[in-house]
Amino acid sequence: MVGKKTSITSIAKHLGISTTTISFVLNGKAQEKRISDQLVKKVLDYVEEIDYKPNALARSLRTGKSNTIALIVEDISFPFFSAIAKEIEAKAYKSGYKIIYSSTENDTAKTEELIEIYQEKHVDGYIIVPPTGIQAKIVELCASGKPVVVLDRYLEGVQTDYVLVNNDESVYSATKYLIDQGYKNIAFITLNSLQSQMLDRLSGYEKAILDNNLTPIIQKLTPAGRLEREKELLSFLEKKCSSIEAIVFSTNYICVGGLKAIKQLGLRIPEDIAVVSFDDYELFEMYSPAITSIAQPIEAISENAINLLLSRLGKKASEVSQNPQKIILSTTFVPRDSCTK
Amino acid sequence: MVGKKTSITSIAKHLGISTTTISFVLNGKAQEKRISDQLVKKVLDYVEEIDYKPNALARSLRTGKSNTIALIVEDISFPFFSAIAKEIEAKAYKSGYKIIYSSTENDTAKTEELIEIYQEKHVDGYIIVPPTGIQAKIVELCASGKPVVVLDRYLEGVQTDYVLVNNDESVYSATKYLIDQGYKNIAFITLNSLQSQMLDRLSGYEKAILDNNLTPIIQKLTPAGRLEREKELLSFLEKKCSSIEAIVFSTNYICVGGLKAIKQLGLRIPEDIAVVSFDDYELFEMYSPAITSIAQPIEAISENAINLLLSRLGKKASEVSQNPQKIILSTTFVPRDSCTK
DNA sequence: TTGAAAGCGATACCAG
DNA sequence: CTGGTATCGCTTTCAA
Repeated sequence: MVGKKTSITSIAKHLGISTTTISFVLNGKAQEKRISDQLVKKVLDYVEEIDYKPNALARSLRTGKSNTIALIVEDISFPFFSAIAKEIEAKAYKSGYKIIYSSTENDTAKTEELIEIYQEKHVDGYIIVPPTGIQAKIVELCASGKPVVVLDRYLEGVQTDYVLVNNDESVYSATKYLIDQGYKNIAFITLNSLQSQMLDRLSGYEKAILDNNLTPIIQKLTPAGRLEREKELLSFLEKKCSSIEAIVFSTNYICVGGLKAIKQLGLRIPEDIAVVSFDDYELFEMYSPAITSIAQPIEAISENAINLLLSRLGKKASEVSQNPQKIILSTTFVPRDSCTK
Repeated sequence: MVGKKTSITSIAKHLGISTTTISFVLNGKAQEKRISDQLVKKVLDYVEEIDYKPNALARSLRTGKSNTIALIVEDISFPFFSAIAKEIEAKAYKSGYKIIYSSTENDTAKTEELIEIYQEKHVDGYIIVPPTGIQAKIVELCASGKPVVVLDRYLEGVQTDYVLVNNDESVYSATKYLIDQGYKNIAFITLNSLQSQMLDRLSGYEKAILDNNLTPIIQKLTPAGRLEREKELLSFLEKKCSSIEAIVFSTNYICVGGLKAIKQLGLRIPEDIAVVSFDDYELFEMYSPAITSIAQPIEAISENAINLLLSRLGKKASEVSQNPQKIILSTTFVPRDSCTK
C-alpha cells in the first residue's frame, strides 16, 4: 500500500519478471502467448493480493480506445431522455462500454463545448440528440472517424446514422383520430423551434387538417422557461377556448402546462376541450381523465441506437461512415378518455 | 489533417520550437514564464488553424487529475435523481469538472464494479447514493484519498461527507398532521429494505403513532419489479381498506402504485382514504385530488453535495478525510387535497 | 525567454 | 515462452 505505488512496473520489479508478461496475463493473452501456468498464477495471486488496478488512462493513451461512449441529450431530467439513458447504459455496459452523458439544454454553444471535451477525452463513439445549429460541428465530428448516432432529430446535410420516429405520420393519424371523433376546431400547440421533430409533428397536423378541409389553428410558444410558457399557454387558451374543441400538444411537458391552464380556466376534458399529447408520460395515464397520447418506443430507440453504434465501433475509421443508416421507428397511439366524444 | 497527427510534438516540429513553450502557452502560463508575445501569437494562431485539441488522457496521466467527478445514483430515470444529476452537472461544469454518472439499481455487485471502473479511470471525486452492503467498498474508496460524498442514505461506520434529509422528523410531522386532522387508522407502506432513509422514515412514522397511542399498521413490499409491487399493493389494500383511514407512502413511486390500486378498488381520496407521500412529484400536484407530499430540497441537496466535494478537491489526500461533514437538510411539507377531512 | 529530457503507466513490437 | 524498449501525448523540473 505504501512505498512504491502500484503500477505494472512495480509489480514487475517485485516479482522479478517483465512488464510484458504481466500485461499479457492481465489481458487474457496468457494462453495465446503460452505463458507458463505457474507464472500466470504467480502474477494473478500477487495482483489479487495488492488489489492492483491497471490505470485506464495509460491504457487508453496507448491503445487509443477508452471504452467510453458519450451520450448527449437535451435534458437528462426529462423522463423520455432519462429512460433512454438508462436503457442505453445497461446495454452498453454488457458490451464493456461505459456511458458518459450530459444535457445540452438545446444550447448550441454548450453542446459544441461538450463535444470538444469528449474529443479531448477520446471517447470511442457518440450518441447525440442535437440542438439546432450544430450541423457543422457534427459533420466535423463525423469526419474525425468516430462513429456518431443521431437521435430524435434529423439534421439536414449530415451524413450519419439516425434513429428517429415517424413524427409526421404519428401526428397525422392522431389528428385524424380526433377528426373522426367529430372534432372540427382542432388546435396544435408547439414550441417555436426549428428542431426537425417539432417541425415534422407540426406538418403531420397540418396535413391532416388540410386533407379534411378544416382550418389549422397553430400556436407556437417561446421555448424559454417553464413559467413563461405556462403563462403564454394560459393567455392563449383564455382567448381561444370558446372556439377550440380539441388540442394536440407537440410534446408532453407542453401538455402538462396546458392541463394546468385548462384546469385553471375551469374547462372540462373532454366535454369542453379534448386533448392529445405527443410523447407518453406516467402522469397522462393517471390524470383524470386519462390523457390520450402518442407513445414513443423508448426501448426500441435505445436498442437501435446502441446496436448501431456498437456495430460501428469494431470497424476502422475509414469504414465507419459507410452506408449510414436511417432507422425510423413507429410510435404507438394510446387512446384514453381525454378525447372521446 | 493528414500526415502527422496533431500532437504537441508535431506542432513543435512544425513551428520549430519546443513542446515546453507550447505547453506553457496552452496552459495560460505564458505571462508567468514570460514567453514573448509574438511566440504566443504564433502558437495560438497555428493551434487555431489546425483546430488542435490536447489529449486529455495524456494530460491526466501526467498530472494525475482527470477533472471528472463520478455521480453514482440508484436510478437515473427516477425524477428525484435525474433532477439532482442535472443540478450537480451544471454546478460542476462551472468549476471545470465533468460529471460522469451511472445507476446502481441498488445492486451492490454492480456498484462495486462501477467504483472500480472509476478508480481505474482516476476520477477526482465521488458522489454516491449507496446500495446496502457497500460499506466496505466505500471505506476502501475513502482510504484511497479521493473525496467521497454520500447522498440520500447514511452508512453506519463510514466516515465521510454526507448530505441527507431529516427523514425521521419529516415523516413524524406528516403523520402527526394526519393525526391532527382526526385520522386514527393510519398505515405506512414502504419497501422491505434496509436502506437507512427508508428505515428512518418508518421510524418517524412509528414514533408519531406511538406518541399518540395509536396502532401502527406497517406494510413492507418486496423491492422487486414494479408490476409485482403493484399487485402486492392491490391485495394489501383490498384486504385492509375498510379498516384504514389514511396511508403514508415512504416514497413517490410506491405512492403512484397505491393511487392505481385505490382507483381500481373504487375508493375515493380523501373521503374513503387519505394519502400522503414522501418525495414530491409533478404527478402529485396534477392528480385529482392533488396529493399531499413531503418535498425534498433538490437544489440544496445538489448544491451542498457538489460544494462539499469541490472544497475537498483542492486539498491533498491526507487532508481530504479531515472533519467529515454531515449535512442534514429539511424537507418541505406540501399540504394538498388528499388528506383534508 | 526558451529548450532538453525525464516520466506518468500501460501496450506492442522485435528479439532471443 | 519471456524480456527489453520504444511509444502514446503531455507536463514539469532543470539548464542554458
